[in-house]
Order: sequence, then structure tokens, then C-alpha cells
Amino acid sequence: MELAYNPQEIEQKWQKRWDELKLFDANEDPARKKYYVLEMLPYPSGALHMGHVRNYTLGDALARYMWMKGYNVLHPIGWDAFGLPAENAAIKHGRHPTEWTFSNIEVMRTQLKRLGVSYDWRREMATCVPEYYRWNQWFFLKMFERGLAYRKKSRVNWCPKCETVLANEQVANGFCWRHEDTPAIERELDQWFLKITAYAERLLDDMQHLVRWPDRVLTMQQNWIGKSLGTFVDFRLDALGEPLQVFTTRVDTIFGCTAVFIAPEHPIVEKLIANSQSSENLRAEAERVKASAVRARFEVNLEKVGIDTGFKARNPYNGQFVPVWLANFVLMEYGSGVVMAVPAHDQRDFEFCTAYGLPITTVIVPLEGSLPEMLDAAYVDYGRLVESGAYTGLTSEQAIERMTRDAEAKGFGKGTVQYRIKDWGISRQRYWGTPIPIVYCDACGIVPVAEKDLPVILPPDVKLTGTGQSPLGEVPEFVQTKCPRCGGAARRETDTMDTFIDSAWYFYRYTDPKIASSAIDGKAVKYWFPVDQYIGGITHAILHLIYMRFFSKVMQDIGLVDFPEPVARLFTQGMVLKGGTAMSKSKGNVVDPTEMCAQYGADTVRLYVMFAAPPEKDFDWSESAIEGAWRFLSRVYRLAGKYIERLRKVNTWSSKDSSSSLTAEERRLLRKAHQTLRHVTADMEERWHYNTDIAMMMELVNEISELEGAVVEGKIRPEILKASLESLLAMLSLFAPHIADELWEALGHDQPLLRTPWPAYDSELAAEEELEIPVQVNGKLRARVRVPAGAAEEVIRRRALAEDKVAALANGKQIVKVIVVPKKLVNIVVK
RNA sequence: GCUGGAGUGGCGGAACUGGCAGACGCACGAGACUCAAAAUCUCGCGCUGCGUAAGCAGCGUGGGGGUUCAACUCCCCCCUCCAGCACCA
Repeated sequence: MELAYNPQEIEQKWQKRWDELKLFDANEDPARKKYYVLEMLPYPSGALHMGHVRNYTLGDALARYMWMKGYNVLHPIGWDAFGLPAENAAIKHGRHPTEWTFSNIEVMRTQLKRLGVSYDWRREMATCVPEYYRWNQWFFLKMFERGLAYRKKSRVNWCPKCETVLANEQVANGFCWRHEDTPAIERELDQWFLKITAYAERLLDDMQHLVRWPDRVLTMQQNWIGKSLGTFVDFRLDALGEPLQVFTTRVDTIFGCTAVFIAPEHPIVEKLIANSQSSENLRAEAERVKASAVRARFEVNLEKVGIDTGFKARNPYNGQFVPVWLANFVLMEYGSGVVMAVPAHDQRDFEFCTAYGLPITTVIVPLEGSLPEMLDAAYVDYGRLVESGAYTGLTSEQAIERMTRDAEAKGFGKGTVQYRIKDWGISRQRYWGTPIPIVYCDACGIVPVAEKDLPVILPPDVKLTGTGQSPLGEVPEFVQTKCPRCGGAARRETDTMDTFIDSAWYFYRYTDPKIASSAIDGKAVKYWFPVDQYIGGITHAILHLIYMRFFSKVMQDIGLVDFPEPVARLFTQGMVLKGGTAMSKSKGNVVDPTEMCAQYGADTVRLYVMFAAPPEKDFDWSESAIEGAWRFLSRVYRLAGKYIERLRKVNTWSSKDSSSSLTAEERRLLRKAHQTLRHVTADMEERWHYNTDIAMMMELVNEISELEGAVVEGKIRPEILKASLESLLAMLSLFAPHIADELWEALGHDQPLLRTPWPAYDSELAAEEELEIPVQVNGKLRARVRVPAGAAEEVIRRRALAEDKVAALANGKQIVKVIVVPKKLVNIVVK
């Protein structure tokens, strides 16, 4: 086998062979331990990119390792096939989204297969087929039944030039992404929402089960949910005869309240205008504040503006009347839409009150030290109360508790929990998504489609114009229907669902992708769940990974599953960059995986991607570094090729064959092999620093290479060389599976490595016999001594002190202390 | 602004529990093979100073301080970069 390494030939051969052997088919088998490896499903954009390669190679290494460890491994793949790009392609090139999507899937499937990832392709699914999305609709109906899906008027971003709704991500600094001169405006539209806020507390609580999730992700989710404890306080508003409800987390500062601020969109504003003595003027001013509030949603640090309504509200704690203002920075959608202004202890209030000349009263002082007479910024920390009536002298913590209790007792307020997370708006005025299964009947109102009538099929013939109207509205045969309740003429909902719905539960469906009688098969889910390892980009830390958790909790509540969290362990990989930034077509810096495979082969591409950096870090693609991976594999191929004829004929040595008669060279080779095995095995279980695993394999190859002379001279028996080489191939097969199987077969094996047990390391063989111990004098390295691995502390000490250099440095000085750390180092302290 | 993460040779990175900083690879330099090139192989490669040399000494993990016999690692302060959220009261 003196041929040059030809990855194209080898890879094609093995992909075919694996396929024939059904090597990656996962079948439920209660007798075997299962392992579910899941990677985030790709959007079929038309081309695989390096981020995908990284994601899938990571999962593949783990899947292959678990197979070899004897697990029954489920490793599926599918397509997140609904989404806006398909629709844009339709508008631009006149191709139907279905055709565009499936031809992209075709291309990307070929690309994926070229990489040789260990998927069970029988389970492949696309979310855009009725067999899948009907269950989106079913989940929607279940939520509707439980009041978890509801309809509400809501503000959306709208570009007047595009005539269309913009997603939040499509608005940059308040302007449309396509028309940088056109500010997005807000429109009120009826939208469907899922009540994720009802699950806020459980989403937080159940994080305790997510011990194997990165802290980073949990923290981001925590911030996103944004729980805060606070107090509602009713300020009497005599002019309207109804109170203004204020929300605050700092009721301890309320004696310093010098005004009340209302969000300009607050419904009470209309009543204030109606009751005002200068209605006209107030209306105009209120409009101005509102306009600025809209801008403030996009502009950072927009100047604070407001208007005094002329009304006064009464602070129930001290009976004082304070002016009621509208202010552009108060958010309607958080708390009660009304806040109290405490300029001395809130920076925003401070800025506003300074600008408008409102009084500033200090009511909190630090526990130690004091505050200046004239504040130049708000003092926002907790402290001790002053000038606060009966509460003076309490700490902030004590005051918050007692003042809230008092408000409840006297009936002018109550403690409350607020969340920042908002309900999930799922309506999209688009075509390429799941139709929302709702019918509007003049007689019956909002009526859900009956379960038996699912799926509501997305009609194939639709004109896509991009006008911003829901395309389904233009299809009379779709819109016109009968009311499921009264049978009368009715209209269908024409919006479709957010595609995050599709990905919120797809991984359940993999366990039985073809089941037609229900969304998931309970038995299959019971066997395969939870997902043991989920792998994907950090970009999904919040949205997808919260929606997915939310769906699981709803599924738990409707009795589909019996656990709160579907994913036991999460890994978030870093990005693959080029020239310091993400690869993108517009930047023209895309490295095409398929081209790379054609140039170097899939094994090289995969090995390089794993070797370049630890998987959680971003890394920059390097044309020259991939050559290193290629060189390494070529070297392995050449090296193995040199010996294969001889090794094929001998049996593999095993440590059971007695290790006493090993030569020094044999021990050296086996030591390196077993040290590498030890490292890789430990790493696969926990850390996943695949870059160091590959580095260790390179060291092993270097060692085999260096020992070539010893092999020739017969100081290393072929059986032992074979054993070392086979360990190497087993490890290599995690990252470069094709070349590993090729050489494995050449060594005389008829089953691929995936069906071979993972080699156990022998700690005795891995142990060093002799150690080189560094000797420091006053912490500086001065000498090294070689000692047997088990040398007693005293022996090491004596040897260290006997070193010429040590003696020279200690000469004429006093040895204060000798620290001997067995197996590590000696440090001699002299004075 | 808040929250989280990171900062180590020319570059990617290693050092897992406080114990030899720079494993492994890339780039680079020298040599071998070759008519030549590619490929391959061998050697060198943190910085500075001294020395013809083997070598010797000092400095060195973003900066400053501290704890320790010993700090990339622990503590305090500061700087820079990246990410997420962003007037959430």
C-alpha cells in the first residue's frame, strides 16, 4: 500500500459502505442504554456553511464515541424549512417557495452526506410539510383551549416604503433595513400571542435542572425573563375619581417622590385630556411626547422630554400632592405604565427633574458617610431612610418590606412580581409558514378549527407580491370557509405562525417522524428522552432555547411528556470567522465546505475545524492552517502504509499478554499510546477540547515515526506496533472517520470502527517510569533531576540538594526551607 | 449603563486541582534529497543583554498592587476587546 492518500476515493467508498451496513440506524431497544445527540437543525438557505460543518462535526465525534462505548445512539437531522428567504426568492425570481426550499434541501443534503456525518437519514424531516405543521396547528389549538393563545391589538414596526411589517431584527436604529432613509413607524394590528409569561416563573425555577447548561446561557435567559419584585402604590387622582397605580421596586424612596410620570400611550391620558382646562394644548403636547417616545424605542439616550398635565396626585404615604407629568421614557408595557419620580435616588428621574426644575428631595443616605447638599447625580444604592416619617431610620431592605406590608394593610397598594419577558407574538403577515387554525364568524366570533379538520393546508397557488398584506388574504378559496360552530359563512385567519414554533418541538418528532395519529409517540419519547446532548450556536441562547423550554412545559401540562426539561446538556459552539468577521455572501468571504472537501477531503476539513480552536471559541479560518491537517492525515496514511503488509499477518498485542517482557522501546510506544487514550477518553466525557485531543494524536504519530528505527531493528514487535496503531485509528475515527476505517480495514478488520469497542486505556502502561523533576532556588528554575516515578520525598530532596548549581547558589547562605512536591518539583528557599 | 465572557510568542492555541509558561500546529529560517521545483525528511525558532562558541544572566501570560516557598491560575483596583440586553422604574 504505497499509494498516495486519496481522500476522494476513500471517502466515497466508506460513505457507501456505511450506508449499506445501515451503520447509523437507531432502533429502539429497551435492553440497551440510549444516547440522544442533537444538533440544531439547519435552515435550507441553499448552501452549507462552515458554522454547520463545525456544529455537525462536534456532534458526530460525540455520536461516534458513544456508539463505540456501546450506547444505542440517536443522531438525527432535519430542515427548518419555513421562513422568509423562501418567500423573498419567490418574489425576486418567481420560484415557488416549495420548489425553492426542496431544491435547496437537495443541495444541502448532498453537501452534508459528503461530510460523512453519522445521521440516521431515515428520520430526516422538513418542517414545511403538512404532516409536520399540522401538529403546530394542533399545539396552537391546545393552547387556545387553555387560554394560552389569545388575540390582542399590538404595535408592530412598519416600513411605509416596503408597505410591510418589519421584524424587530429588521429595524436598525429606528430605520428600515432596506430603506435607510425611512423611519419605521408603528401600526396597531390584531396579533396572536402565546402566553409565555404564564410560564415565566417555571422557566426560571426549572433552571435548577439545567446544571449541564452553560452559565452564560442561563444568565442570558434569566435577564431576558427579568423577574423583579416591587410594589404597586395607588396615588389618588381626585380629578378623575380613580387612582393612578404606580409600580416601583424602591418604595423605600417614596418620601422623596416629587412627581408622577405616565407613559404617553397610557389609556388614562385620554381622560386627563378630556378633563383638562386646556384640553387642546394638552392634546398637542401629549402627541409630541408620544412621538418622541416612539423614537426613544430605537434611539439610545434620547433626550428626556415631558409635559405637566396640570393634575395633582396624592402620595398615600405622606399625603403630599405631586404634579402628574407625561414623560417619553416611561414604558407602557412594563409595570403599570406609571412611575413615581424620585430624582434624588433614580438617575433618569434626576435628569428629568433637573431639566424641568422639579424639586429634588434626599430621603436615603449611605449607611456610612454622607451625601453632598447638592447632588450631581442620583444616589441609587440602598442605604438608611431619612425624612421619611415613621420609617425614618430603617434600612432600605427593612423599609421596602414594612412599607409594602403597610400599603396592603391600609389598602392603597400591594407587593407584586413583574417580568420583563413579554408574551410571544406569533402572527406573521406572510405566506411561507404554518396557517393559524382560526376562523372568524360574524355570528360566533373567533372559532378554532376542529381538530379533526387539521391540517389547515397552506394553499399552493398564491401571488407573492411583498405588499405587506397577508398573501393568504388574496386566496378566496382559502379565506372563505364555513364556521365550525354554526356552519355559516366565515373567514379564515390569513396570518401564519412565527417559524420559531416549528423549531420549538421538532426534536420530539425525530423519535418517530412518520407518526400520523399524534404529534409524538409517547413510547418512543420515553425511550429516547431527554436529549442527552444538544449542540448549536450561541445565537440561539435566548429565543429558540426559551421557546423550546416553554413548549416542553406546555406539553407536560397537557400530559404528552412527564418531565419539565427536554435537554439535559447543552453545548454552544463558537463561530467560524474569516478575516475577523462572520462569513457572508455580501462580504464575499465565504469558504465553501464542498469546495474544501473537493480540495482536501472531508476528513481534513473536519479535522482542521476541530483542531483550530476549542469548540466554544470563535476561530478565524486559515487557508494555510488547513494544510497542516492535510499533512497530518497524509502522514498517518504513509506511516500506516509502510507497515500494513507486515501487521496484517500478526495478532494485536494486548496487555493481558503479560507486560513484563516489554523492551524499553515497546514500553515507550505503549506509554504514549495509553497516555493519549487516557487523555482523549477523559476529554470525550467532560471537556470536549478536541483541539488538545488531536494535538495528542499528533504527538503519538510523531512518536511512532521516531521509533521507526527500533521497529526495523526488531526492538518493537509488530504485535505491539499494531496495538498502538489501532488505538490511534480508534481515536482518529471520531474526527476523520473515513481514513480511519480505510486503514482499519487494511489492518485486517472486517467491521468498521463504529462497531468496535472503544479501547480502554491501561493506567499502568500509561504511567511514567522516570520523572524529570525541576529544581528551583527561590522560585527560579536552576536544575532538573531524574528520579524513578515512585521516588520517596527524601530521595528527591537529597538529589536536588546534591546538584552542583544548587550547591553553588546555596553556598554561604542559609537554607531556610525545602519544599518537595512529589512528582512535580522541588523549591529550595535560601537566605 | 447593566450582565456575561475574553486578553499568553509573528499567528491559532496548550498548561485540567497554585507547582518547569509556550505542548501541538501554522508561518518563518537553515540544511538534506533534486538538474530544478513541489512533496518529503532533519534541525532551529518568546524577548533582551553578555559570549567566537557550548553557554550564562535578566525579563516575560493586558497594566498596577497583594496573598504564597511558588501565581497565566487566587484576591483588590484599572485598561482593552467581544457578545447579549438596553430608559424595565
